[in-house]
Amino acid sequence: MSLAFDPISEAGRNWRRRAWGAVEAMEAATSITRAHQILHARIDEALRPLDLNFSRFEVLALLGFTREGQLPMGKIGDRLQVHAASVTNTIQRLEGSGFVERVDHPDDGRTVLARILPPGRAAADAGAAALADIEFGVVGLDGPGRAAVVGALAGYRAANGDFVTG
Amino acid sequence: MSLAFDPISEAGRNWRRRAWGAVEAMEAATSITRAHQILHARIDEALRPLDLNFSRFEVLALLGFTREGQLPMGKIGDRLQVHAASVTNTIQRLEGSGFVERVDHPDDGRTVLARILPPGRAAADAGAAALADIEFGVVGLDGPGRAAVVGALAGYRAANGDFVTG
DNA sequence: GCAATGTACTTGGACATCAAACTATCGACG
DNA sequence: CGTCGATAGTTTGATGTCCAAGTACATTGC
Repeated sequence: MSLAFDPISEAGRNWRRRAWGAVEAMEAATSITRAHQILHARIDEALRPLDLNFSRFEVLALLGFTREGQLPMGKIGDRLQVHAASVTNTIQRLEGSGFVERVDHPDDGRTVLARILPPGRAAADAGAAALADIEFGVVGLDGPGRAAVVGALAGYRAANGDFVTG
Repeated sequence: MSLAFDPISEAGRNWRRRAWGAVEAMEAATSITRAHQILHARIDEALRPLDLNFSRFEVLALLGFTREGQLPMGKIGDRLQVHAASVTNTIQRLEGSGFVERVDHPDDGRTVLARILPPGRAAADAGAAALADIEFGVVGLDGPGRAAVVGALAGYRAANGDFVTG
């Protein structure tokens, strides 16, 4: 169901009326949140037939990009910024689908490596194609808009520890 | 943990290398996703001491903005773009905290109204103050960046049914 | 060489979301 | 009226995420 007005502009008016402060920040935060809701729904819908969701696809893509096709669980969490417990869960799911296997690290008994298997590579390719088909759910965001979002959010992410500029 | 490089730029290079297509779209989608992760964590952290999270705060704010301080469950879902089952869950939680009460609609036996109570209004005010304090988690996104994000995402949201322009 | 500290991962619990099935009520139509 | 389709919420089950605690192994330092 669509609304006949922009709920964020409406919220901005209400915040000003209540003198609640940080209105521009609220609008930016709410915009990101709602855009993410839309995006997440579209992306998961496109990946569902492949027995993937975005988290699992990201893991497969990440593993596929590495030289050895494998990474320690912890590194996966660092790269994707997800909790270690979530990595455990995600890898279990991927293992159940036959997309990855878990391998003990040869030199460090604490570490577990997740290694992508051929069906996992195929699933990653199929997922990438499915996502390219729907333009990653950002249909409706034009080229300059995409660049503006990427640029502005790169500064935001860097300022919030997503990565270190250098 | 921070990375010494921008994982999205890195992903873009890998996507090009693999000829996976829709690279700009991927970067925009991933930027939004990761920005949302950061945002969500900061906002919930700020609200936690108040026995609120962002969803529950949004409901209280929405109810507080209405003339009567009450709305049918379904309207809440429409306005906040959340599933009816989530509204049920959220209202139960708010009811348990003493922030809202559930009232049968006087004229429509199917409809349940959620009505904000005085402690709910106080919690909404406190939540707004807490969020203003942390600038809604968008510290690190400057004024022009905020405007760029809001503007670009307004077009995206409108194109994807979040609201109808007119 | 061994205790203390740190690192890597898993487990269990709390919470949120979504889809689908279910209940109850409303409204329209013959 | 009485039935039938639409609407409003709730419930249940599957997922996914995080946090906190626990286990196992490594490393440090005396």
